[in-house]
Formats: sequence, structure tokens, C-alpha cells
Amino acid sequence: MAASSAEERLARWTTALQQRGYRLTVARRAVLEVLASSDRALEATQIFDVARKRYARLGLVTVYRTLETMLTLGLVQRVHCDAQCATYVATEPGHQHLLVCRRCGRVWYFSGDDLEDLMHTVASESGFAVEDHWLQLVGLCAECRRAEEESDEERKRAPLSYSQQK
Amino acid sequence: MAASSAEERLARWTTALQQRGYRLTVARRAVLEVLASSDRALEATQIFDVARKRYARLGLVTVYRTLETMLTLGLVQRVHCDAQCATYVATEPGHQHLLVCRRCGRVWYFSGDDLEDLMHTVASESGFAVEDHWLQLVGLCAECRRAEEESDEERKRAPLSYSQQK
DNA sequence: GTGATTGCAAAGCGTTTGCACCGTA
DNA sequence: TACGGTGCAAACGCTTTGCAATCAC
Repeated sequence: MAASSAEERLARWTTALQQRGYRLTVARRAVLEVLASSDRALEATQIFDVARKRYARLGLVTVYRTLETMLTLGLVQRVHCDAQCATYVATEPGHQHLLVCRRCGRVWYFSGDDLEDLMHTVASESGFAVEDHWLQLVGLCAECRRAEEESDEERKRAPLSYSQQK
Repeated sequence: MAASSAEERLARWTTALQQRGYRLTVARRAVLEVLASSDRALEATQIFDVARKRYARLGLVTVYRTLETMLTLGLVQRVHCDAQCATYVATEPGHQHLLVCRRCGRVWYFSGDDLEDLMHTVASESGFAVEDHWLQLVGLCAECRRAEEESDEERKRAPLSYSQQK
């Protein structure tokens, strides 16, 4: 449960960036410092407001671009915020979770009873009163698995088809 | 895992709406029918495009308003779509999940090892190849629990404070 | 009849893009 | 020096709001 310190994160991040050939600019560093030292999830504009105090010439666009880079490198993650998710499915009676196929987009429901134990463990260890939870699995449904395997086969048989695809 | 049929859903939904005093208009019904018969998550504009084929005078605004009503009644749910979630936190090394305090907004990390079993169960039952999962718990952190309890106490002592709040 | 609901148009907001300039490696 | 990175302004797309007309009850 113990998180890294802001310094640890910054050191890790600057190394990760430089190793991959990214430059360490003043603007980028200002954004990183804000993210590394925050104990809560921030929006781009919030990062912008704080980071600008360190580096007044910072542009909001750079915040967006830095965030994208950080996401790509797996150094930051998005936090689920229900209000921003803009696709909808019917609920099924009873508390259920979603299984989404990343290929065909279809959705299935499953019960998450097994989650109770986990939630109790987390609650007792952290002192949290867990009120709600969000669980969603993403993968390939049985049908799309077969379809992907078939297209893999095809590629092996006719490797040129790669270049034939747009 | 078995989902309701579109007809079942529609019947359930119209009852739920009418019981709460919502009117069953042509526009609303068109939106419900699209949602009830879809096996995948839809965006507002997608619902609009399909529903408009049934009822050409439908406006996109009505889709948004109907979705909001349905959410309020718990008849549809939002699906997590990473790209749309616009708050960010640092990742912690190792695969970890988030615990978010709904009051102070702070974020903690916890390991979700217990999830493995659940994912295997789901995978074997459904034929899914689970590739990724999304788990997030929301609640009150220890500190905010105490703070809320205290303010509850205050309210009991001085009930008038309710009206004093803006 | 009447109050909830609708649809249009316009405003609002967060995010992305084009492009010339700048600064890191 | 070269090229990755930046910041401005404008474009963009989704969502919300104001308001008069409409329709379900």
C-alpha cells in the first residue's frame, strides 16, 4: 500500500524518459513534478494550473502531450471517472460486472461475488469504508478468438497479405 | 451469464418509468428499444443514428436526456472506456489497483492478486481470453470517515446547521 | 387542460491539430 | 546543428442550456 516518494518517482521517470530518447525540457519537467508529488488524481487543467506556477510559459497543450507520453510509457494511469465514460449498456438485475470483447465490442455480464473477500481485505488493511467498486474485464470472446486464430493462419500461409492490407 | 431478451428489458423499463411518473413518449421509446436490443455498449450518437430510423424526428438532445434518466433509475450503466477518463495518477511499479476516496480525492494502491481466481473462472466459463482488467474501489478513507462522523455529531447537536449551509 | 417532454439553435467545454519558433542533446 | 519539443490560435466534437412548441396523461 506504501507509495513511492515524489523524488523516487521523478528519478524513475527521468531515467525512463531519457533511456527512450525523450528530452528533458523545462516544460516536461514541470508537468512531471506535479504528477509525481500528487496524492490524488488530477485533470489536465489542474496539472496545468499548478505546473504553471513553476514554469509560467507552460502551455496546456504540452500538458496533454506529456500525459500521452507518460501513458504510453506506463508511468501514469487514468483513473476511472464514471461521469466521463460515454458508452452505455443495459444493466442486468442483480449486481453484475462486465466482460467486454475488444474485437467485436459485445458485452457479457458476470457476477463478482468473489470480490467480496478482496474488498474486505482492503477495507480492514486500509481503514477504508469501501462503498462502491468498479470491475470490468476486457479480452477476446470465444468467437473472436477463433476468428483471430484463423487470420493468423492465413498470414502464415500467405505472408504477402500483410502488404495487401491498407 | 445469460442476459435478458430485448422484450423482457423493454417491459421492465416501461414499467419502471411509468411507476415513477415518467411519460412514455415516442422519442423515449425509440431510444429504449435501441438500448434494450443492443448486445454492445453504445455511444449517444450511435443510439441516435439507429433510433432515428424508427423515429425520424428524434433529436440528439433527447437521447442524452433519456440516457440520464435511465442512469438515474439504474436501468443502464456506463462502460469504462479508458480513453475517455481524464484524470491521471502515477503508476506504482507492479500491477496494482486503485482505491479512491470520494471525499478528499486521494488515491491509494493495492494489489489485486485475489482477482486471478475470478478471472480464471470467468475465462473458463465463457470461453473468453481475458487480456486486461479494470478494478477500482471507491469509498471513504480512514481520515474522512472520522471527519464525516464528527460532522454527523455536530448536526445532531445543532440541527439548524442544515439550513445554515448554503 | 396542463405540465412534462421535445427539438432546435447556440453556447460551452475539453481536447486536438497546424505551424512557426525554440532549446535540448 | 538538427530535430524533438513547445506554445499559440484555431478547429473540432461532444455535451449542455434556453426556450417555444408539442404531446402524453
